[in-house]
Amino acid sequence: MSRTGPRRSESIRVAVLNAADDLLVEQGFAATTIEGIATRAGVAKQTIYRWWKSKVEILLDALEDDALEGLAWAEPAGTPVEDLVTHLHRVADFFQEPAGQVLQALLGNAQLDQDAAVALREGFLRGQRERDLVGLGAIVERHTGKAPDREHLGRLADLLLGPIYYRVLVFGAPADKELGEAAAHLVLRSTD
Amino acid sequence: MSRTGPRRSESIRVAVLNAADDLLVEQGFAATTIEGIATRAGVAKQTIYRWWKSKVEILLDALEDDALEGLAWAEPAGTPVEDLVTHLHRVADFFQEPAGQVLQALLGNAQLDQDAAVALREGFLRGQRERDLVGLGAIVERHTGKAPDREHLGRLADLLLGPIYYRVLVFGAPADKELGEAAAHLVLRSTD
Amino acid sequence: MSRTGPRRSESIRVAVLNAADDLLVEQGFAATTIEGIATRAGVAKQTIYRWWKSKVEILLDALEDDALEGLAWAEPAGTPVEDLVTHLHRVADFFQEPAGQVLQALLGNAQLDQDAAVALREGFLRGQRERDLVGLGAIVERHTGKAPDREHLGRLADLLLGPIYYRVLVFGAPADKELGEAAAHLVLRSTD
Amino acid sequence: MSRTGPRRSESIRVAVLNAADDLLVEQGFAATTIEGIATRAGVAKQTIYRWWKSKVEILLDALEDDALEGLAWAEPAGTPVEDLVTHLHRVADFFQEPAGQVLQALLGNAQLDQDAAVALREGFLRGQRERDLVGLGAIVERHTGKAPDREHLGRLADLLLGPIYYRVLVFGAPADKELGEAAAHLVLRSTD
DNA sequence: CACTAAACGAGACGGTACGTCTCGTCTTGTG
DNA sequence: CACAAGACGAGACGTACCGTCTCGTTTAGTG
Repeated sequence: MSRTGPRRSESIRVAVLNAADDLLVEQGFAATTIEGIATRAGVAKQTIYRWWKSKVEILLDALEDDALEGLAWAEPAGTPVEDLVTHLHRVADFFQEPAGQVLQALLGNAQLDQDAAVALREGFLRGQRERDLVGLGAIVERHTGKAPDREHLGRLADLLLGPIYYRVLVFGAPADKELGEAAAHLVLRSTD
Repeated sequence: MSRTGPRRSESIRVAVLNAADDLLVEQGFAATTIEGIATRAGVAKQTIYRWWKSKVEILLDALEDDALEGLAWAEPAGTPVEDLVTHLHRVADFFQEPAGQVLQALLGNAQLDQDAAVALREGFLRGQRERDLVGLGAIVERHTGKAPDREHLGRLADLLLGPIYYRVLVFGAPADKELGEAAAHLVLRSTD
Repeated sequence: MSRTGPRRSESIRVAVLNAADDLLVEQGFAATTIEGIATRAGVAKQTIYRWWKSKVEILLDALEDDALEGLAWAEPAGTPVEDLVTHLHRVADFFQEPAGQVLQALLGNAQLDQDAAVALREGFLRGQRERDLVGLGAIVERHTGKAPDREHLGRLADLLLGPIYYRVLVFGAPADKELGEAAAHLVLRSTD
Repeated sequence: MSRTGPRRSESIRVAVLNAADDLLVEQGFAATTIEGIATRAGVAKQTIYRWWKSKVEILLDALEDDALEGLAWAEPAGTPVEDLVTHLHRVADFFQEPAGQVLQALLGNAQLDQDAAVALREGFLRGQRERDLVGLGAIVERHTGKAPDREHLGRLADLLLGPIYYRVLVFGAPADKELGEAAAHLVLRSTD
């Protein structure tokens, strides 16, 4: 016997996520207020608070819909080095897209708010880290013939992705192609 | 003939910077309000607005007083690789200190606010980048016997520092010792 | 079909008017700040600004609730002269009451602020003038047997009320009984 | 042996009084701030505070220079009734002049501030009341042949001047000629 | 096909901080 | 030592959002 009455409106959910996304890209994170999202989505504030705890949760929700593919590791399509370079370029490009800006904003906010940091890590980063280790592990295994242990793999991931995030988060500029290539070659050579 | 009247009070400047620093470490960036800083420093709000445009400027001012030495490159004390590893460890440790937390917060805020991003880059990051290139250039030169060109040097800096910042900013955890060592060896080996 | 959502809280309205009244009597007009009223009424500042434009409007609102009866003309109870004297005494006494102090303060403020002057006249004085002319007209008619024209009536009102207001506003002292009596006799005799 | 060093500058005193006067007429009492007066007079704020306790004192100072003659009782020039009417017209006109506006503002402010009220009464009104009683006393004596006692005289003054002040302070409009004439005739007739 | 009961819009409300304004005091160097 | 210049502590201003709350109204189901 299920309960009576209306169910959560999917159209509202979508309208809110889109409004949040749009506001973030157009006005920035600080100007993306719950009130603004509500107005833009044509929705009452209370309706938002009923389903999300904070704007961070909204943006996380929006991120999940978009970021998974933007940061996904592709199927092998060339040599391991080529595939790795391709992936790093893809990551660098991702931050130019709306979803990448959302992630960038959430990462920024995570530096300022412990709760938001936890939510981001639990809600996105941990899963992404897992996917990165799997994707990178496959490439390394194709390159060297055996899978490195998890700790080693994590370090490799840091060495590869760190410089790209560094350029974006610290200098606000996308990583250039050469940086990805240099990182890929250095790191794969180190596994020989 | 200089102008008459009272001059800017240095003791107020120091009190404000300390209050801001303390509040940031104790309560976090969001809870570090101008009003709170003023109360804590025993100063009128207007006095703060007279000299600083925003709390970001205050924290930048505080950073300048503290971060320069925390991220400075030391004089040669061992082999180039040893010195590089030492420096990377130092950078990793820096983010555990108050000044490092200030930098972390400002980097986070810079993702959310274009103006703050510009202020941070002009006020701190550009100078720090310069110091990093000089310091790293010296080490590379000692290692290889000749100085790499500026573009190459920049890439090396990204590859070395990126992973450390990545761990701090993305995972909120300090880089472990091995990461710095791996980065140092990889990068210096690449210059052979 | 009326609009949805919560309605204006009457209890808040009353709390604000009382707080304003109390503060004015206890601390004076200048010390009666919106902030103080809000605190005293246990209400958010924004709530006050939602419903009133300024403290003058609040006091006008408070005045409306109280001053109407304090300055009302009573039903005939004796000879016209007796009734007129009674009314003038009543007006003189009115300025000793809280509502009278509110009116006094608003009159004072009206000298200093054109907008406040207009608000006071539109919001209270015009109506009171009308009531005064009607009340006085009835007494004169009882006394002489015919109603004077409006212009004449206005002059009589000025001659009767002027001295009382003069004593209050210029000398800060209530008019004594004799002044009212003298005014009443002089003016009524002039209509013979 | 008088003390050494510069004395109070008379030119500053005049500049301040003029600036205050001008500001009051142009901008109103509220906008007439000490800071504004200082700027306009080309004088330092501290210099004003050295010699006056508040803007009320400044305006009182300014009033003394101007109001004495504006409200003075003239020498006999016609019948007592004519002279009284002339004086009442003069009082009504006075409030259209700058000095009259200063007095009006000070009267307004006196309703809002006890200290200011005391200062105004001590600094101006008491003396003016005295002059009014003397002037009116002379007229009454000319009219009836004997001087009324002080209490009676005071009541007559209230009956004569009250209506004029009432129109100005309550309705913000000058008393018309008829009002003065009516008051003069009524009051003088009452002394027969 | 009423009858529920939750979802929803609208928006009032107590708070907190914002950045601005002006006050009256205090400090510093000049004439 | 009077003065200009102006820094300073204090505190109210009016605004923006926050997150909570109370209202009708609308929208499914369930009986």
